[in-house]
Amino acid sequence: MDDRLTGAVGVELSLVTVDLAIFTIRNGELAVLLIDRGKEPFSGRAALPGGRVRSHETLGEGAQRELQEETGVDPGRLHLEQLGAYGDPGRDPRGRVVTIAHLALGPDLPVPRGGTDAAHAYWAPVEELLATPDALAFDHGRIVTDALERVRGELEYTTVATAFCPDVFTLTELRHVYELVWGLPLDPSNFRRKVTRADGFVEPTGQQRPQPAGRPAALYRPGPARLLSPPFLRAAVHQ
Amino acid sequence: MDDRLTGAVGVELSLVTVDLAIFTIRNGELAVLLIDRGKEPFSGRAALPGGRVRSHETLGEGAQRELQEETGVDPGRLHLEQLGAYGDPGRDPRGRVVTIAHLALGPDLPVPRGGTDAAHAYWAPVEELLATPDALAFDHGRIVTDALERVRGELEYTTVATAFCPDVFTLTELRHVYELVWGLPLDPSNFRRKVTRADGFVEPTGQQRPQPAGRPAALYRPGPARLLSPPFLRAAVHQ
DNA sequence: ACTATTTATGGTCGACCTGACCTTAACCGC
DNA sequence: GCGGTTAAGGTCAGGTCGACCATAAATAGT
Repeated sequence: MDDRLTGAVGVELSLVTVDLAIFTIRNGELAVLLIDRGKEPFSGRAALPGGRVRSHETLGEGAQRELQEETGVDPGRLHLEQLGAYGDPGRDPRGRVVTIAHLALGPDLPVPRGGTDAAHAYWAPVEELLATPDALAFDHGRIVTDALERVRGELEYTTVATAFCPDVFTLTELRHVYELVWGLPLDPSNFRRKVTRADGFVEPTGQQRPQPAGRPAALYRPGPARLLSPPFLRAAVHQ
Repeated sequence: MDDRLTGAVGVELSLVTVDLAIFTIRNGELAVLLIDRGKEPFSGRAALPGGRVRSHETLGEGAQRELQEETGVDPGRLHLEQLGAYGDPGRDPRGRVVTIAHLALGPDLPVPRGGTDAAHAYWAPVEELLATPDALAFDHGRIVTDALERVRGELEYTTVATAFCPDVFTLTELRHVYELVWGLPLDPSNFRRKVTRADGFVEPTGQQRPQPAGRPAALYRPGPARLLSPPFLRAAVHQ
C-alpha cells in the first residue's frame, strides 16, 4: 500500500460491492439463492444477491446486512465467510466494480420475502446452474463455481456441514449433506463411525426422532470443534 | 450486485489496492518482504509492498506487476494467489481503501533492488514479526498472520512447498520447508516415504548433489500434481 | 588404507484407520 | 406376530502412520 488518495478522485477509484452465494439444501437438492435483475446491465438475467458496501461498515458487516435483507433470516444462524475478490476490468459494463464475494450456508431456509431491491428472489438448483455457467449475470457463474468448490473442500477439513442442518439433526441428515455436496454416496456405517470419533464434531442430545418407518434416529447438535481431525477425505486416496 | 454507478461519484467509492505477502526462506528462516514507508500515513513504519490497481488490469495482473516491481524477479517463477480482501473502514486514515491481499512464495530471492516507490525493501524474519503484530502499518500484521496460516494449511493439501525450492532440490531441502513453515521437526525417513509415494509431487532428475559431508543427495524437480493425495497431516490426528 | 563421522536412503513393526460387508436393534403397518 | 424399513454396531483384511533401526555413500583425520 502506498500513494496518496487525495487528488486522485475520479481516477482509479472503484465501486466496491459484496455478492453472496447462499447455499442451502431444499427438496434433496443443493440450491443457491438468485434474483432476477430488473435493471441494466443484464436486465432480466439471474444474478447473485448483493449490493454496495456502505462507507461505515466492514466488508463482513456489509455481507451480513445484504444476507439479512435478501433472506430475512437471522444472520447469526448462518455460516458466512469471505470467498474472494472479483475485479476483472470487464466484469461490469458500467465501469470498474470490484466485488467481494461471500459464501453463506444455512439449513432449509424459507422462500425469501420480496426484499428491498430484489424483485424476484428464488432458490435455484446448483446442479442445473453448473451446466449453463453463462446463465448468470456478470461473472456470477464463476463465483458460484468457486463457492461450490470451496464448500466441497471445507467439508473435508472443517465441521461446516452442520451449518446445512437445523439446530438438532440426525447423523443420516448430516450424511445427506456430504452426499449432496460431494455428489457421491457414503457408507452409512463408516460415516457414523468417523463422525462420532471426530472430537467435537457433534454432541448427542440424548433425544430421538421417530421416523416414517424404521428405528428412530438419535438427535445430535453441532459440537464446539471447527476443524475436523482427522479430516474426511472424499476419494482417491488409493488413486 | 445492483444499483447504478452513474451519479454516485464521490460517494461510496473506494480506492482499491493490492498488497503482497511475499514469503521466502533465507538463512534457515522464513522471511517476508517489507518496505519502510516514506510517506504518511504510518511514515517510517514497515509495511507490505503493494499499490493501486490500475484501471485496465485484473487484480491478479496488478499483483503480478507489483511483485515484479518490488522483487525484480520473473513472476512466472513465483507462486502467486489471492489471499482475500481487507476493507475495514478505519484501516487507512485517509479514507476508504480496500486492499486485495495476495500471497507469493518463492525460493531464496535476491535482496530486492531499490524499486520505483519502495525506498527501503528488505527481508524480515516472520517469527519476530508475529511477536509484535502491531509493528506493521495498516492491518498488515493481520494480513501476514493470515497469509502464514494459509501457507501452513496449503502445505498439507497441496504441493506448493516446491515453490520455496529452486528448480532442482533435494528431499532434505523440501523437508526443511515443511519444518520451517510448520515450526516442528519431521522424521526424515517417513517424510521421504510420503513424498515419493504421493503421485506427481516430485520427479527424480537422476542427478545427485555432493554434500559438505555425508552421502550425496538425489535431486528432484516439482511434479505435475498440484493437490496432494494423500495429504500430509502435520499433527494431532491421534489427538 | 582404515576408521570415525556425517548425511541420505531404505527397512521393520506394531498401532491405528479405512472401506467393504454383515449383524443386530427398534420402530411401523398389516 | 410378521415382514419391511431404517438406525446402529461389529468384523476383518489391507493400507497408512509414526517410531525406530539398519545400510549406503560420501568426507576428514590419523
